Amino acid sequence: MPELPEVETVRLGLQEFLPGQAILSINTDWANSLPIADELIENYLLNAKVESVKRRGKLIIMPLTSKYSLLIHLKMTGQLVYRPNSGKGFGGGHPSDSLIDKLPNKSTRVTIKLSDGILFFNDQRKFGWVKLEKSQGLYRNNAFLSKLGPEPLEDSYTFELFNAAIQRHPNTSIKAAILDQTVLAGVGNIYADESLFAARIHPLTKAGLVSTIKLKRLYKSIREVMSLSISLGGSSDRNYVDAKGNKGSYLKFAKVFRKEGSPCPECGGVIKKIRAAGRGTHICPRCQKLVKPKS
DNA sequence: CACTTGACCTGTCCGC
DNA sequence: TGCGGACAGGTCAAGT
Repeated sequence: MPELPEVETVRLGLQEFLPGQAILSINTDWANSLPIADELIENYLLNAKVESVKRRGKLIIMPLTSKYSLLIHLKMTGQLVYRPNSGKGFGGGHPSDSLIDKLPNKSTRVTIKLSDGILFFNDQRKFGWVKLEKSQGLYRNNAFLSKLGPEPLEDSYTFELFNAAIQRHPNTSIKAAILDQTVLAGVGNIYADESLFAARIHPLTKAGLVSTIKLKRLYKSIREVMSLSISLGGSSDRNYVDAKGNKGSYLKFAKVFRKEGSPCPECGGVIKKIRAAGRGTHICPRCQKLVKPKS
């Protein structure tokens, strides 16, 4: 499930290779993965060049020379893998059993031919998509982008911003609050569980009942956990790979996610799996006590 | 209006 | 071994 660190890792990989390349063709075998009218593809996608590869929350954004931007959301099982034409990029090669030598595969939904290589959008569960929108006013006009909360890893992201957004949702669980992309951008299930554990907060605690001290810890742990994951190439749970087809290693360092039944690394208690915000949720019941409202 | 649940999909795993 | 059902969880739409 690509979250901010996984999408950022993909972005960093693509940024190395795509800028300056022209889009020669685009094809799909699953129309929902590529909801772009033929006319727009013809006029604003084909022969346009990629200017850069950006990210906002979990969304990849590629401004093109046509004044339109490609938007790509990986959702749950999306992969965005680049294979250079022979002799270009990756110099030094990659393992011979690499994913990129076996593309397209049965999960390939969209194939984009570029001047120097091919970009494959694979998506087992077909939740993700590739869209094309006008670059002008994109962040204001796009329904998702216009509501998206701040980028948590930017220097300008302060505790005051985090706290004010959390306090707007006092009656929802703290886990639902940090998963809410309008509160802050980029947190998904893995980093929600890991950062709540690091801050010693029970995920079902109502957001309005989390003390300021614990909220400060949470603000810090969200940033630390996601920064660490980016440095490790993200989390490869089932599907995730980066732009070169490589897996990330963050989950080796995860303390509670998918660790039910194992001892808590802090107190030795048994990690449990519960349900919170409609998702599988991993906690140490000893380290993360539920705060109940005063009756 | 605030919040929760279901739909979108496919592959894997578990129990019978 | 086969089969049905639960489960995985990002986002939007529908429901409470």
